Amino acid sequence: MCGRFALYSSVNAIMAYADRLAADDAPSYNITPGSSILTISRDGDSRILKRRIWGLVPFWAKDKKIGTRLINARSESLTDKPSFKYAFQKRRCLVIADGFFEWRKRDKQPFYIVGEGLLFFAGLWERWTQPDGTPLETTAIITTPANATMEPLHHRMPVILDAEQAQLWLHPSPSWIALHSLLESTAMSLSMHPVSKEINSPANNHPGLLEEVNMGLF
DNA sequence: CCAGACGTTGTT
DNA sequence: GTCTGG
DNA sequence: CCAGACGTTGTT
DNA sequence: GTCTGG
Repeated sequence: MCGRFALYSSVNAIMAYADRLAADDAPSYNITPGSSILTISRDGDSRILKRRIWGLVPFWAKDKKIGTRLINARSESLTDKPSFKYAFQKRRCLVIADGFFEWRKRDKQPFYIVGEGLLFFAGLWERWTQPDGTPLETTAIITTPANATMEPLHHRMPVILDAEQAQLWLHPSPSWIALHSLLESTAMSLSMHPVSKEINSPANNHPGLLEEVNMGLF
């Protein structure tokens, strides 16, 4: 699964990947569900970079509370689920991260996981009209079975796309077979190290959260 | 037909 | 145990 | 994802 | 909006 990540690259660096910006660039080392995350989606012929809330609220929802539970979407069932099927067809996006956190199942030890540069998670977005009429844009991150690197920690992980896959993911009329093949697994090369349990509390947020720690006995 | 749910994680 | 908040 | 609350009456 | 359950 993916329930926490980090983004601290400058907006200048991120702009190398997008055509325009509609966001502030406050760094965060502990991004939690419910907060604002940086996404790229297609807008006509161009791509836009914008902040959206993490936790998908489908356009048909009567209450935005449903979003607190829709932070991830299983790749295997995207096309069947009323909460995700419309967004999968028309509102795919990338979620930008410098790395993400995973808690090892057996002992709750947190790890920080990185690639060789920015990470692009496959995501979905929605626009929901709030009671006062203002739009709320929200996001879910797609998960897939863990690859060999991640399996020791957990049996699920986010779908992470390389540049070529990301273009396909954002294409307005993609080959659906090709899209589905992107979601089956994550081939991206990743490395990881244990971090302090200080990451557990959403109140903590500083660069030290990413630093490797010794794990006591091992 | 209408009412009510619409999800993932993990755990048992 | 389950929900909400971060 | 984890942490922290989980309630009413009434008072300031 | 659409599907499932009653």
